[in-house]
Amino acid sequence: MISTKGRYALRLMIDVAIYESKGYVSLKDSSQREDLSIKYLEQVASLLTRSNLLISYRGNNGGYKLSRKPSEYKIGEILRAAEGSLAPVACLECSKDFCNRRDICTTIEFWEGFNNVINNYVDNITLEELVEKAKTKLTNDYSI
Amino acid sequence: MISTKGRYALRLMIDVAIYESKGYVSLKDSSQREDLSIKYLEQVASLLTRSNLLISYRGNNGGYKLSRKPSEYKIGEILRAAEGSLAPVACLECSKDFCNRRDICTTIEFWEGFNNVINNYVDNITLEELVEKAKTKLTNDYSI
DNA sequence: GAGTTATACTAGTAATGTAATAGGAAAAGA
DNA sequence: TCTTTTCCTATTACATTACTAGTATAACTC
Repeated sequence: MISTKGRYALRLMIDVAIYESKGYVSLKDSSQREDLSIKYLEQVASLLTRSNLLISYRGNNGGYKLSRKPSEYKIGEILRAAEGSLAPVACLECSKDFCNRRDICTTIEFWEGFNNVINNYVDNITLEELVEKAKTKLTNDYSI
Repeated sequence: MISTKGRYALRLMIDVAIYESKGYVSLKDSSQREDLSIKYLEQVASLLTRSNLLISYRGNNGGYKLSRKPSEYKIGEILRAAEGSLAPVACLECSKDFCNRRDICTTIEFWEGFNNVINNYVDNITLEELVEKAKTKLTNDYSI
């Protein structure tokens, strides 16, 4: 299950993509628009900055902007940066083969297939697609 | 992420499917074969029994057997019985539309698509398929 | 009917993770 | 210098996870 970190990260990335044309997007503005705690969003933004998905700028008129074009982000990258791993079961996480039943495990292929389906979905949708959909919603709701 | 409950439930169902021809499969036997705590497995088995995926029988020579043929179980049924829900985000769980941002949410379609992909995968594999694969492994490893 | 074997049910618990809140340091512009 | 912002670390309340433990109940065996 995806936690608030992954969900907020995605919403933040979309928000930054929409508003960065006017300069760096501050968390003060972004958190108000998205109705999220600014202090918690700071921690999420920090994860995205460390993974080089966002570029930060301190001080007055500072904030965040995207490091690439929206079309160059897979949603999977964003979620993995925020969540750490999207593996559906612990035994598939990068932290090596710690399960000594792997050779005789009757379900490992099933979980590997599950993992593939998940990563395939999130890596075949780009941030651009979600941004376009979000812009449409903004237009419909607020006549911007 | 799928917890031990879902993973153990799946392993238990496969184990029961393989050994039920000799009569009810006890958790004592099953937990030894699968190297799981019997007391914990009791709780998992209880979830499966309450969802009518297993039939239990008490007393001497008691245990569990399947309520249907292996080909008639979707893996999704088993996992949902053990886990409660496979929804990737809280806002998609059956517990109604408690999110008041749903109308303006920029990501809900993405999560709905995610949910569909997940359920589609687990509901298009049957227990029979995993049992057949498991039997092959048993043959290879132990020459039964 | 006593003993054994099994499930059924409830409670408790240590460890971990989640979703924040809080406070201050550091950078940058006004 | 003051304000605005990110950056970093600590703390906390709460829920969940993965068990363990104990007892009740059912069913069979002797």
